[in-house]
Amino acid sequence: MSTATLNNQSKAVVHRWSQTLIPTTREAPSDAVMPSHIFMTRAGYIRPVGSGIYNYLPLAWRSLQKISAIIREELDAAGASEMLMPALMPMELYKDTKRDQNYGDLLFQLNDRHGRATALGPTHEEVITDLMCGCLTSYKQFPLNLYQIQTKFRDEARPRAGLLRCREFIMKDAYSFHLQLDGDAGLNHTYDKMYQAYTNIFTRCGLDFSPVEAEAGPIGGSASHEFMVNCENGEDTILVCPESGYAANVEKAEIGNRPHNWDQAATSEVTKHHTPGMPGIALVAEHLGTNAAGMLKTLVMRTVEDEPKWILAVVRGDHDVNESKVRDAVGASVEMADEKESIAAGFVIGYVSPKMLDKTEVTMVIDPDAINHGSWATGADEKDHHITGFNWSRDLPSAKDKAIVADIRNAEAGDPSPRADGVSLEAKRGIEVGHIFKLGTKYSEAMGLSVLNKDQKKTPVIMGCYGIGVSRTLASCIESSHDDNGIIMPAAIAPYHVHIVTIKPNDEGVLDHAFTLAQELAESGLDVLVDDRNERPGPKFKDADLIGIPLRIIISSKAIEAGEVEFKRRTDQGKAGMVSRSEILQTCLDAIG
RNA sequence: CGGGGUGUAGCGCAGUUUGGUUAGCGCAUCUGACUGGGGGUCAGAAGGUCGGAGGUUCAAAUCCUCUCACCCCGACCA
Repeated sequence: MSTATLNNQSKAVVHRWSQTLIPTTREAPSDAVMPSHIFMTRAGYIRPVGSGIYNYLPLAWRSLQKISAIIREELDAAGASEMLMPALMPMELYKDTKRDQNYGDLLFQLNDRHGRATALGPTHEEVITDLMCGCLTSYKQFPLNLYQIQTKFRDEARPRAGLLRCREFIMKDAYSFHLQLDGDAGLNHTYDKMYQAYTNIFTRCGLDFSPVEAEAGPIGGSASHEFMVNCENGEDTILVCPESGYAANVEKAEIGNRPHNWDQAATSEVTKHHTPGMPGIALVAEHLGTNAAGMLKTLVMRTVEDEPKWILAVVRGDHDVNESKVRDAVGASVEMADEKESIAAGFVIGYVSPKMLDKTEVTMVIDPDAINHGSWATGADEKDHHITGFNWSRDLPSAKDKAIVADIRNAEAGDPSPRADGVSLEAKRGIEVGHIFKLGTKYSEAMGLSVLNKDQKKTPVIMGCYGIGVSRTLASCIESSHDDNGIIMPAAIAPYHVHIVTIKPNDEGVLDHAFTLAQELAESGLDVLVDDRNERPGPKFKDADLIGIPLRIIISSKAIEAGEVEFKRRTDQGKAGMVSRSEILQTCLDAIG
């Protein structure tokens, strides 16, 4: 009783299986594919309502609350304050940042009874920036870091994998405000503190994760890191350098130095080929007697400026152009050019070759790997035609002077590491559970958030934002921690610490004994579930494995007579061991750590 | 948004090709008895707008048209 009464946050929790809702099933829904989805459904954690919409049943909700509690502790310790913003927001808020367009269909939109355009919040940069416009009036108020844990809505094109990609999900989002980048009050300091807080949070949740450099995406801003749970089934690809520890999302990963040489010997003449009706570079390559790596892919892009410029991005046929890298190479944001406009400007979309460099006003950026070969197949700048035998120095000598050579493609496993000579990048899969951004002044400038500084000068506010997918964290935990029999929950976020299984609960004293023990454990701060159902032992053990509570105590009349109980960790194989009744509390406390 | 697939009891499925008793099976559920250490046995019971609408027919789960929902792959995606 002592510890519990001293710190009033823990009230003894003992739940009876028979009086809560844990609808386990023997078989998984046929459409579930991912282990976390299958087991969370079978173990009675979640039930679907619609595509990407789930009920969180008591077990899931208890875990989510524990994850939330860890987040709160770490963020409060890092100097952030919790608040709550509405999920419902007027579309007008998005006007200045144009995210109603940038987010597009991802934004859930609705009209209220007056016909006012309204959205369900996918994230809250605009709401909080708008709030701060009215609250932040002095430089003395900085820095400030606010967060909320809330349901978010995104109309995903393809919800999938249970809780891993939902249309309605639980997220922690935090926003920090600064007047400078450096120093104790600066963005960089808070960013580092949040990075550390995230590391603490995911470590405490018992996850195997990696922080990686990331692309800022439509949120915008400069630096950005993602926290990835290492998991084969993950949607994201990350590239790591085994030597230097460099790790980055595939969208962001730099590629180490790749020498290039324009003066490759030509091995054949330029020949034109008729290649009608061949969708995809692989088909064309096959027809031309080569493969994708023997072709040049030339993408027509435009800069996003008041007076857009044409950009030709050239990569090897088997590589993918990375828009952000093109942006960095040309010094302006770029987007894929509109097909009609491109055609009007003379680009034969689908058959564009680098030779357009000499035919029109265009900036060409080229990846080194697209240079180092003497004989390329590429488009013929003519509908339904390709050429083979293209040689840079012979057929387009101007490229050497005019083209920008830069890393503009997505990195792949085997590419040289950008941080260690002679070392190759390795590919791993991950699930993104956290993402932090240095936003800079993107939102504050768009929405007019500024204050007077000490020198009475108007200064735009510098922002950071920091997200954690709370429901996704739970799913990713199960995704990486389960066996054939079910979930293996880490103690820190398990719905209960201890699962007491009663054998023959109708026998004299068994239930009483179970509840007395449960109460004792609970008063020492452990959360306890008692399986009091009048079931045979088999199904109860199966269910216990399935829901994955870390510690199991088995109570039977036999053991009671011997003054013992049986004790087993979820991770233990085989039969449970005997522990004397007087020592079981300490055994549990030690096991939970 | 493109491609593929599936909708029959709470869950998993058969039946649809070739229209024809009262739409079946396993698990789960309820009652009773026997049981009791890794998804029991026996006996009984309950549970269905066959996703929906329209059509063809003497007759539709089955054929036709439309539609809705869900899943998978891809595109997309803090």
